Amino acid sequence: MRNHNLTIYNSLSREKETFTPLHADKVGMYVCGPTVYGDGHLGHARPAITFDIVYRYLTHLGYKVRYVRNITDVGHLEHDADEGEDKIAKKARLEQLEPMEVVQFYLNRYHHAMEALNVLPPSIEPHASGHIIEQIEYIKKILDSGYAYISEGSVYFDVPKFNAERGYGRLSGRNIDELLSTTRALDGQQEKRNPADFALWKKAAPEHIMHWPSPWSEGFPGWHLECSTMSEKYLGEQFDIHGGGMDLKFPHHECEIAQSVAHNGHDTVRYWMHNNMITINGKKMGKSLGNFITLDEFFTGSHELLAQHYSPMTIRFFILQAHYRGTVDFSNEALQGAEKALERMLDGYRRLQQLKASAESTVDVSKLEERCYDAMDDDFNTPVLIAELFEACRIINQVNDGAAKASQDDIDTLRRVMDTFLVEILGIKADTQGGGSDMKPFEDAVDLLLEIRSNAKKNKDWATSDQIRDRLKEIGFDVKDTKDGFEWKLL
RNA sequence: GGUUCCUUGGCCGAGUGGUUAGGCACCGGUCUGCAAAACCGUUUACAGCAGUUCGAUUCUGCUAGGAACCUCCA
Repeated sequence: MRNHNLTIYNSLSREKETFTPLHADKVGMYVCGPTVYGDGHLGHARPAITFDIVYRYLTHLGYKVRYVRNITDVGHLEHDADEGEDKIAKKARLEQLEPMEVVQFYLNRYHHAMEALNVLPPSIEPHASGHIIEQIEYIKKILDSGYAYISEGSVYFDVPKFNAERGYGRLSGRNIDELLSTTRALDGQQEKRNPADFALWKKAAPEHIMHWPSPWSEGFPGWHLECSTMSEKYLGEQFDIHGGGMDLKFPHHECEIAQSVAHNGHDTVRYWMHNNMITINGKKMGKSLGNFITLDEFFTGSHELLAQHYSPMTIRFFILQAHYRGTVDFSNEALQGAEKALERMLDGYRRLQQLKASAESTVDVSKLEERCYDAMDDDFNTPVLIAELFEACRIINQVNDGAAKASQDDIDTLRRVMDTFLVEILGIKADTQGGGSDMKPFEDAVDLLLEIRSNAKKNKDWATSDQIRDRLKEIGFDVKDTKDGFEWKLL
C-alpha cells in the first residue's frame, strides 16, 4: 500500500482529518442513494460521481472497500396534504402500476445513466423494501432503549428525551432547545408528543398500497431508518465513511445519528462526507422547484435550456472540475468550456500513446506523480489534479511537436500518471481509437484514405485532398494535419 | 427569525499572509495550400469599507449581495 496521508473533511468536526480506517486494510463506506420515483437529474450525478471518486481512490491506494449505496423504494412521507402516503405509492397510484413496477422502471434507467457516466456499481445496493424485518428489529431495540414510544399504531423517536440525555443536532449545528420552543403548535398531529419527533414506523392509512405487518400495525418504516439499519447490517456497528448530499444533513443524517446512538449506545460513522449542490440560476436544482434537467436530457440535448447535447464524459468532467464541497452552477457556457477542456485532455492522452522517445530529455516529469497524489490526498481535490494533468498534456504536446524531448523513462512516467489518474481514478473513458481489435480493419481503411489524401496534397491536388477530409468529416471523422502526417479521431 | 456557508479576471474554477493555479474565450506570433490542432507570448482578479501586520486576495469586524438547511429533496 502506498505511503500516503489522505485527509478527509469531516462534516461532523468541520475539519480536515487524517483518514485512518477502522481496520488496517479495509474501508466501509455507505452513501445515500436515490429514491426511485423519477428520472435521475444532474443533481443525482453529483454524489454518484463524488463518491465514485472516493471509491476509486481508496481502492487504488490498496484498501479493500465495501461500498454500500441504498435504493430508497419505500417510506418517503409526503407533506400533510398527502398524509401517510409515500412517493413511490403515490406515483404508482397515479400511473396505475405496481409500486415495484415504478421502482424497477426508474432503477433501470438510473443504472443506465450511471453506466454512461462511468460510475462504478457499488459492492452492495440494498433496497429498503427488502429490509423490513431488519428495520422492525431495529425499532424494537430503540423502544427497549427508551428513546421511542408507540402512539396509535405508529412508533416515534423521542427527540426531546434523546436530546436531554445524548444530545441532538451535532451534525447540523442546530440548537434543538430553541427549535423545540419555537416550533408551532401541533396541527393535527396529536400522535406525536413533540413536533420534532420523527417516525420510525408509520401506520398505513387504508388507501395506502405499500404496507407490511409489524408488532404495532400494518404499516411502513420511516425514511431515516433504512440507512441506519442497512449500513449496520452490511458494514457493522462502526464503519468509516458515510456520504450523501448536503441537503440530507438535516434532518436525515441527524436522525440517523440519533437512531444509531439509541440503538448501539455510540456513534457508528467515523467520517461524514457531504457533496454540495448543483445550482441553476443560482438556485438548487431539485425536484421541489421543478428546475431540474434530467441526465437523459443532457445526453440528448432535449431540453429547452440546453444549447446542445453534452456527452456523459463531458458531464463527468464538468463536475470533477469543481471541488465536491463547492456548488456547481449549470450554464451552457461552463459546460461548453468543460467539453473543450476534456477534448484537449483526451487529445493529449491519445498523442501520448504514440509518442517517440529520445535519448536525452528536456522535460521534467519527476514531481508530476507526487503532485497528483498530493492533490487527491487533500480531500479529493480533483480540480487541482486536473490542473496537474493539463501540465502533463502540455509536455506531451511539446514533445509531440518536436519542441521538447522526452526519454523512454519520462514517457513511461507520463503514461503511468495518465492511466492511473485520468482513467483509473477520475474515471474518464479515454479509448484511444475505435473500440477494440475488431475495429482494426476499419481504422486501417481510414488510414488508407488519409494516405491517399497525403499523396494528393503532395501533388497539390487540393480538390481531392479537401474532398477526402470533408467527406470523412460528414461521416464523423475529425481529421487534422500534423507536422509529418495526419491524425484523426471519431467525433 | 434560527443554523451553516459563499462572493476570485469575459466565463468556469483552485489556492495562498509576501512567489505563474488550471481550463474556456480574447488578442499577437510560429506553423500551414486552406482548415483544425499544437506551440510561444500578452491582457482582464481576488464584492465594498475599516482593522491587525513590515506586508492581506488569504486573518478580524462591519456593510452589501447570494445560497443551503430549518418540510420531501442528491
